[in-house]
Amino acid sequence: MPADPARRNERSRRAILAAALELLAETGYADLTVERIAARAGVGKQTIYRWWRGKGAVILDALVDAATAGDGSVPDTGDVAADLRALIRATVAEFADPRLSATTRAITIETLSDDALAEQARDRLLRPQLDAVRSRLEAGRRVGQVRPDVDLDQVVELLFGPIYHRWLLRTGPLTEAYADGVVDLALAAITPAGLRQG
Amino acid sequence: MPADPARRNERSRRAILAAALELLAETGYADLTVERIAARAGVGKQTIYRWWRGKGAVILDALVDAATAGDGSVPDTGDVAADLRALIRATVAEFADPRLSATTRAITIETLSDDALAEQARDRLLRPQLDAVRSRLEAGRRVGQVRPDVDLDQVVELLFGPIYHRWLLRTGPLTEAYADGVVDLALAAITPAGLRQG
Amino acid sequence: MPADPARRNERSRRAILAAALELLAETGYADLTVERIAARAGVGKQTIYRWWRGKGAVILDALVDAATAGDGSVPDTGDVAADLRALIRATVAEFADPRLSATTRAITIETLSDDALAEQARDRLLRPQLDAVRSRLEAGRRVGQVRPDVDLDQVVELLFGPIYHRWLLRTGPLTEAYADGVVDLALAAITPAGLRQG
Amino acid sequence: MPADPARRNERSRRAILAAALELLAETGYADLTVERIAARAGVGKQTIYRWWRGKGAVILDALVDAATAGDGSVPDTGDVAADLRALIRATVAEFADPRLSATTRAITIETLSDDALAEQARDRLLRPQLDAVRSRLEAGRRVGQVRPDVDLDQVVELLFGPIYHRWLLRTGPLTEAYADGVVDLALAAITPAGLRQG
DNA sequence: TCATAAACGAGACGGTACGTCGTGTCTTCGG
DNA sequence: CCGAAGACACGACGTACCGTCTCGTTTATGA
Repeated sequence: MPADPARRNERSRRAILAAALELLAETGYADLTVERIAARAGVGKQTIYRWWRGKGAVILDALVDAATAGDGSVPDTGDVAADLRALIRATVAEFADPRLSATTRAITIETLSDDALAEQARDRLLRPQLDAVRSRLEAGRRVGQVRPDVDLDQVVELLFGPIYHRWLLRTGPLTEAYADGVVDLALAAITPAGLRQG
Repeated sequence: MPADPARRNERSRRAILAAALELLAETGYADLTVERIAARAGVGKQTIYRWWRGKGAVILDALVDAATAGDGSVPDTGDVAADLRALIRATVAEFADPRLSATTRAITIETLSDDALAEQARDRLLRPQLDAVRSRLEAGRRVGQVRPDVDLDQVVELLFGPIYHRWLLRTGPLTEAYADGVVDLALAAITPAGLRQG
Repeated sequence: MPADPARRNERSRRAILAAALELLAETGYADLTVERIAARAGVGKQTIYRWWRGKGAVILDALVDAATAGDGSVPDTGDVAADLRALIRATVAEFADPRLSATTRAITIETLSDDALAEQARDRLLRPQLDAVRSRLEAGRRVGQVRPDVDLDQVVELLFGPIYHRWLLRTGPLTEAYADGVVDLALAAITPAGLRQG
Repeated sequence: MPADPARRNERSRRAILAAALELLAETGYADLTVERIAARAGVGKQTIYRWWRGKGAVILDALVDAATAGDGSVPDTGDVAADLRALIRATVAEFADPRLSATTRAITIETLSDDALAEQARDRLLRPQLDAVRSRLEAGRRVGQVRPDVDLDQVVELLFGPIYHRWLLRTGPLTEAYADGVVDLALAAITPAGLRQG
């Protein structure tokens, strides 16, 4: 029989998620074990397994919790180019920071070997972020700053794909200049002919 | 003392690499262990640890071996657009195939938690492939099919980044139509103004 | 604060004792856990821990309950030899029965690792049984069928000790013939010289 | 596949048996776990499970090892009464010593819940000891100190049964006087009529 | 006669040990 | 005298119970 969420101990839940994030930041994924999370959280292992399928699910929940904290929407100054530039710079900075990217690394490893978890990560963690960018692009399209014939989901991937690629495969540095280069290329692909400079 | 490569048993080396790939294709990464590779290859575990740092290194060698088999260069018909289309279609098809992508999944997981291995994978496995694409783009640039002001390495990432992104994060299907969409967007970004249709 | 026996639920008490005996008979000691007893009895674990120190105490109570049911005294036909023979045959039969001896096995294990429980078992369960035999021997001594110089407690142990020994250590079968052999030897030790046959 | 005894590490084997006995003497059965034995012996748990079915089997082997050290035969001075008296006094003293009886307690608990182990304990540990006593009785019978019509196995149980009984059930003190009482009663049962004093 | 406090069922909790699996190193033995 | 075979120390896995600790829900007085 499945556990009853109503009787769940909120203090333990928080302690577990916090412990997972702390351990990831401090010792990295390789040293992250369910046993250590439990010990750090002052919790029995069973309390973890009662509510999560394994450490992957714990990490995901911790990330979703953290992500849900902020607003989530992409600022709209009226200038798509500027907004994307700011967004991509921030994203690149996040991937470049070892502490912050440690959690991304961890959840990536976990999803690569667990399809169910991958679905969850996509729907609960990633989709909201990507949809926020898509919304900003839609707004840009409504004011004529984005070509009307492009698939906006593909544009989102055009922006984030290269960053993931570079981060994952270490093909180059994750700098601000790089971020701007990505945005420039993407803008070149989506800006309507009438607005182009080159 | 380090092992003497001169005395290395080529038969065992081949058997180990083959066993690793077979197990990956058959049972997936989660069930891939050094012990199973050794058993399948009819080899002692020590023979693996003598020549490789762990299963990650074995997988990498197996992939490099397989990749080195072909030519490696991207065909040049004179039409960059057509060549990229064919290339990206093939790439997407490869990622879509569970058997073929199982090895990519495996090496990705391994590199995510082993920086030394990541470097090796980048230099020995990935770079040659990316450079081949870059070379094709350079050729295209020489004949005026590619804008002279773009960073070709970034263009390569513009092509492959979205594919990795979608494969990694399961944000959508990896179909031929999708491949074409990626190419279209990239072309929009790199085609000189004079050649544009839109 | 200790629980108030006046408010104790008799229905639960019975259900717990019954569940313990049933589980012992059905699945044996190794599978007997407080959790299973509670589940079988339809009772919360705390209700067991409120009234008993653990499963050992529950088993003891169950046995005492069962033992207290009958009269407890050893029949006296006037012939010590015959009465002992009947008694020991019954005792051996009980030890030979897997269902009945399962409870003895359980309480033996528990008392071996819990001194307090051992005292209780001795005083509440065993002593009455042994005293009943001792009383029968005393009666026999009064009519000259038992040597006046023997320690009757030792005689009781002389009768039951071998049975426990054989049961505990599986050194031989627990048959009626064996029971008679035990009695014969004991009688040889305690019968006054004047009554001896050999 | 079962492990190959030829490749067994004798040093580890000894360390495990020694650790088990030490822990039993120091902290008692309740605190004896496979994990602690392994830790104390400086050994991996798997090395225990590779060669034994569990802690019960380890204890048994340790006891057999210890028992096999000595000669095992019962001294023969020509006087059965005196030899039995010395033997039973020593036996009672052993059961009375908490350190020595701790191992007996442990193996008793284990055999009570494991039939296969019980057989082993009977054949490898107990039978040799009981047979030694039986041999001494046989010698006594040949010289007319023991009635020819008694079953010697039952006589052995007549000697040891009461001791086990009293030790197991704590029905009285395990003193030298008690030991003598047991022997006196047994002798009364087995001494030929012609030699009796009473 | 009904409030009220205890016992109750249920089961989540922090722990401990289980028995298994894989790692990377060390040892043995047969070809 | 190499190398397959696999034993070894180690440590994490996921599970089972332990005994304690809330939770509502009966239940059974005693105010």
